[in-house]
Amino acid sequence: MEYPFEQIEKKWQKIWSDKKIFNAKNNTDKKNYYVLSMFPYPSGALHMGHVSNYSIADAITRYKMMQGYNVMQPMGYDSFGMPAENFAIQHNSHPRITTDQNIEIMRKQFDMMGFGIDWEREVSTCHSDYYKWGQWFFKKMYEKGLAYKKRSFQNWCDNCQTVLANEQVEDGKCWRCSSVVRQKELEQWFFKITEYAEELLDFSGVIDWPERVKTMQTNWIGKSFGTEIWFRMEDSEDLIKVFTTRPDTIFGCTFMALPPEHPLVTNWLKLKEEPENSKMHKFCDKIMNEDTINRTSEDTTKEGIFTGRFAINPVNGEKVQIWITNYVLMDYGTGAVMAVPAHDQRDFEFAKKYDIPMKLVIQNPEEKLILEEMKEAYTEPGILVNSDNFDGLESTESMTSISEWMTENNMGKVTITYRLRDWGVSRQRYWGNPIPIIYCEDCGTVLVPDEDLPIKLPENVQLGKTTQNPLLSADDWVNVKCPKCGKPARRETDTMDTFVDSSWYYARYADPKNNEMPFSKELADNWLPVDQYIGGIEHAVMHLMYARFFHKFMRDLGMVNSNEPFARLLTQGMVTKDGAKMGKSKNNAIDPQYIVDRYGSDTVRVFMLFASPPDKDSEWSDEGVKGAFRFLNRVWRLFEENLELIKNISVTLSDPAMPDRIEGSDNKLCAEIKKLRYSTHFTIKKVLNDIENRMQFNTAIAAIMEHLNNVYSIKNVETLNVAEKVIFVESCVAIPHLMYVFAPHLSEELWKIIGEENLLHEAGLPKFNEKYLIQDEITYVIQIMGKVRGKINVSVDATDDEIKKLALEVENVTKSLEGKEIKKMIIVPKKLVSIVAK
RNA sequence: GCGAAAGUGGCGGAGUUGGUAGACGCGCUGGCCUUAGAAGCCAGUGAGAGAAAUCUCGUAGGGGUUCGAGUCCCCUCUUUCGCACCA
Repeated sequence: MEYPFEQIEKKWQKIWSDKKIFNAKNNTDKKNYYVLSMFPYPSGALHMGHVSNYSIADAITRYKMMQGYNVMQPMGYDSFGMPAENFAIQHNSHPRITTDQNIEIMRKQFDMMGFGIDWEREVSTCHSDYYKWGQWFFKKMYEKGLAYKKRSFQNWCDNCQTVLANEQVEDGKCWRCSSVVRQKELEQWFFKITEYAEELLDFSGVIDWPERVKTMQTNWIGKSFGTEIWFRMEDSEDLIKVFTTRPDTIFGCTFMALPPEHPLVTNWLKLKEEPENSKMHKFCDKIMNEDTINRTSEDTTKEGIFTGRFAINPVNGEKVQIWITNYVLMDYGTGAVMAVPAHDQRDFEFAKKYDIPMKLVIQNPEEKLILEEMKEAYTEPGILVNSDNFDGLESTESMTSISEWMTENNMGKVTITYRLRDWGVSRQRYWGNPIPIIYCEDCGTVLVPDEDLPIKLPENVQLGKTTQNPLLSADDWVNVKCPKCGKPARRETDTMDTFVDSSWYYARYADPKNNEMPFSKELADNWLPVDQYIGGIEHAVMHLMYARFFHKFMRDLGMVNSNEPFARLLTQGMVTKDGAKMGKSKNNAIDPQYIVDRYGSDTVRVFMLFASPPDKDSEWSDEGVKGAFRFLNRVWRLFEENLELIKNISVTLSDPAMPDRIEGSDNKLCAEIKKLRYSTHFTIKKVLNDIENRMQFNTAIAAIMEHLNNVYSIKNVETLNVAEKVIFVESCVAIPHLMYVFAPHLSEELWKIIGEENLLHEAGLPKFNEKYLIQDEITYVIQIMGKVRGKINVSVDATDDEIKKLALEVENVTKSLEGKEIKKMIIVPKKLVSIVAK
């Protein structure tokens, strides 16, 4: 017989919902705890990745409720974005309709899982009561000088007249029409995240973030100390600024490398002597259309073209050739590189290929370098040569003095550079948040006034007619009066990156229905920072960094007090099947709905949490799900078989006089019951520790399984004396009490049928008694030269000498030591005896 | 290519500070129960040798530190994630 999971789960879901136990209160005596899962993109149905994510979050939610916190676990939908737009086009519908339908389905599935979500705080980013505040934030960014427009290069398909994401470019061709993709320079809106680069490197405001996420973000920001050096053009006053981390090699610079995107290059290409079909034009076009990952790859052949122009090295007045190359990026540093072929491998390869002069300026102190014989660049530290007054200095030490000297003589300055680039937020798409800007011929760029917010997306657009941004053809919407002068003007048609929506949603949950502001400061500070944030590792850098940036921005606006949005972070692993990520593209997805219908939500939760630690990938297994179901059935049967006994005794368990009576009767307890009592208290201790300190649900569940096996090993329950029966019942009751966080429906039901009045989250965490964890004997392992040769049981208070004596008496030990001399004996307390013998 | 992780039986995984490798679960094998099946229950299960006691080998591969290494150090390989317009 299977336990009636369907009936039980529906019943308790209704009770929880009716009693509103998951509706977080804004004002209580209890301490607040905010559990947040990354909100889902409403793709139509929950997948296993969601189930895994929310099972973890729900376990934490219920654990914290048992601990007595006022817990908030909200939910919402990240509902703007390209997939919804494409889906609507394919199905000849509108993204608003399909998105709302999808949300409806997902909401039902959340309920079927029984997650403890506070539905009164639900948000959806595509609803105007939410995106209004995204527009409001854009205006604030603009007012603070943090939103600005600049030209930047984007993947462009001429045929579709649209920008393409990197993932929409397949082998350099458009995914839709297969025409060749080129790089086009477009005016785009940016947020100045670089302004916060330094602060984003500081993680002192977070409590418990995985080291690897911090490292990835730190590397992404990529701070480096170096020197900016100013080269003058030979025949004009134009300056070329270069950034280098190796000012010690400046005297060895023999050429300069520019990317084709460099403004100087752009200017030169516009000159009359460079017709459209010139070599330089062709070269630049070719390089710009390669994708940047390939361009910077070390394997890529270095290519370049000599511009025929020269710059002057400020330190020695030497002429250096100016080249356009494929291996320098406009986005990093100053977008120009001083090339020192003798001491940089990329420059070395390039100089060899194009026969550019080299100059040795750092000599290897170990083995003298001869320029003509070098097979690769010498990049190690050494002694400066050919460097005027700096000759003879150690190269690493010379960096400071060279930089200082250059600063004094107006040749450059010491500077810090970040790899981090400003955040491009412009998207040429319909299904996103409109940027609140109006362009007027007379007044220029004008912000939309607050009273005109939200700018609602026009409904009557033609999706899929053209591949361009559909907003361009929404004439009624685009043509507006200038808010300043009233003359005809045009709206900005770009919408915002959806990462903007997801950068502050966690704060909106604190005050989701506010019509006056994004949220009130009081309520935000009441809940923020999020105590526990849970989501996929794929967001380690972008989403998590944008949200940190936004939070700091909101703090600087005086909207929140905290410095960080997420105090603790758990990055959960993927759900895989046959070693590959589960998903539509691999055609290996398992539908959670089907599994819940067959086995119930508790089974799915227990399986997902048991399959692996939350931060590791977990492999789906149909048989494993059955195993989880079997386990829950075993728990159910234990209570079914012993119901009368448990009911009768569990009532007296809460009688304060009971523990004393039991304790007094220790000598009447048989050995296996004493063991069972140890198991109960040990399991409680282990489960609490695994959840609280290690977030390791798989071992917590394993411990409960082991304990259940121990309970089942008591065969003669009827013949036990009263004291023994009490201990037996205690061992049973501990099971639903501990399992509430993993299998809440089943646990709640068992708790009820044994006669408990309150709900489990009100019962508090189970308690263990250290007294029952004391063991009178300890097993010591005996090792000889690191190999196990025997075991001894020793009383806890045995002295080292007694242990040594006993160890040497073990038969197998004596045998192994024959003909050997004992050099040393090491005793590790409560663990082992190690004998060194030769 | 750059950045970040991971690699333990047939499988998922355990092993918290260097101290009995393989907890727990799945699968498999044998048995009980049953008209039969399902379910359930009991026992066994890293490889090799041995009647057994026990011994040898074993944590991706190679080297090192240590009385003792899955755990620490160096090198190599493989897989996964991210790389700025997927979210």
